[in-house]
Amino acid sequence: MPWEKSFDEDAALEQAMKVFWEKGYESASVADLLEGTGLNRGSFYNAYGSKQQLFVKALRKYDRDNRTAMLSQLEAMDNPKQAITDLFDIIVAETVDDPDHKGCFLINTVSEMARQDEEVNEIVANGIREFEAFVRRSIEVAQARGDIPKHLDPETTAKALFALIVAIRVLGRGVFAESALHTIADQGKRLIA
Amino acid sequence: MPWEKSFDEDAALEQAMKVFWEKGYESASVADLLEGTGLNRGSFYNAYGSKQQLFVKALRKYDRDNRTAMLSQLEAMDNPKQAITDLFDIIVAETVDDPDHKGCFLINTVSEMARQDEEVNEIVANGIREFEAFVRRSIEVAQARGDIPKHLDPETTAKALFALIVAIRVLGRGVFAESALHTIADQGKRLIA
DNA sequence: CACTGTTTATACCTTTCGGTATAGACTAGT
DNA sequence: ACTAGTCTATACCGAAAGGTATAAACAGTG
Repeated sequence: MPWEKSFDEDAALEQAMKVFWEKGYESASVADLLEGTGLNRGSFYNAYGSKQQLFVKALRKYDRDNRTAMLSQLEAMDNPKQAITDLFDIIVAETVDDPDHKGCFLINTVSEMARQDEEVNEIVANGIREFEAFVRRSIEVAQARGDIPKHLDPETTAKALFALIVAIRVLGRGVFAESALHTIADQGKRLIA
Repeated sequence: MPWEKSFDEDAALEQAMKVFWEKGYESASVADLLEGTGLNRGSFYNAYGSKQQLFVKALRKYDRDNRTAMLSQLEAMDNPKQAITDLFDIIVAETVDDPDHKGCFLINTVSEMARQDEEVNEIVANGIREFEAFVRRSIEVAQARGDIPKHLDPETTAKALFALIVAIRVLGRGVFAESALHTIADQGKRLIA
């Protein structure tokens, strides 16, 4: 074998992810992706096959690098109640700190195309399922430690908290001001106070 | 003047609205709109000017026929707490009864394009503002009548309830099952119990 | 009947879309 | 030096995008 791939495929994927994240699948043209990644047409199609396949890879990378990474970090805290309140703070901070107001790639994808493509649908549904499961698990452990009132049902409370997070990410895309997002987050924290 | 416009412009707009609502702005092609409205190309461009202008009209119609109509109906009930719980029931029912899972046109638009077009942005922002204001007003009146605990802050509580509604509409687009949506709605009702 | 303005149908325009093909420059291992 | 495989650049493809133009068929008013 003469020589290995020489461009940084993961860095290019990172850039492609940002393009899809910001513009969505339909609005992101191949030209946008070429510009974003810096690849030329030949290398692009050789490396990723098609726009659709690249989107799936980008979505998987987002799920891995953002959602999974964040949750496992919070899980490692060994203070589940604090983890949940921190989670709200992180979500709000990420939302307001992003000048492009990209929101959450997974949740954006729900609105745009989740129903149509089976593979995409599965990635999104799995991410959401695991996110909610993390919240529920945290509630249960915190209750066992006496940090969260025992009369709360972990399942339904987790769904409510997750719903608030979804709303923060959606409304943070330009409609709500920062203070409103903090208000919603505070209400979430109050639910488990 | 020889003869008036003979096709039903409002019925055509209704159909166009459904196309945009289901597919979003980008994915709805002019061909889709022609098929949906039954108009031919000439009449279409003569009546609406462009795809963009038609989208704005369709969004305005949605806001008028759905959001405004629903809220004024609830406002006429003269039982503000009941109006809020009914609101949750209506939202969930609309979400699960729609076989196409179109969600809410206004909220879908937030994710897809709200930031880009100023006119669209204003329609969406105004709709959301008035929606939230309705909830807040209902809470205040219900508190005055003794139906909702006085210790709740109307402003922040309204934001939390609205956030839950947003989440129901977003997650109802194919990710969450009906029971999960009911769970979120119940949590909303519990907040003002 | 003539005139005005709408309806239809259809042909056409430019631009952009996603994707393919080709040809030469380059970098390795043999 | 040879060769296999990847890089770049660019030309090209058919299809579909949004939008315009044109012509005949129509329905009313004068």
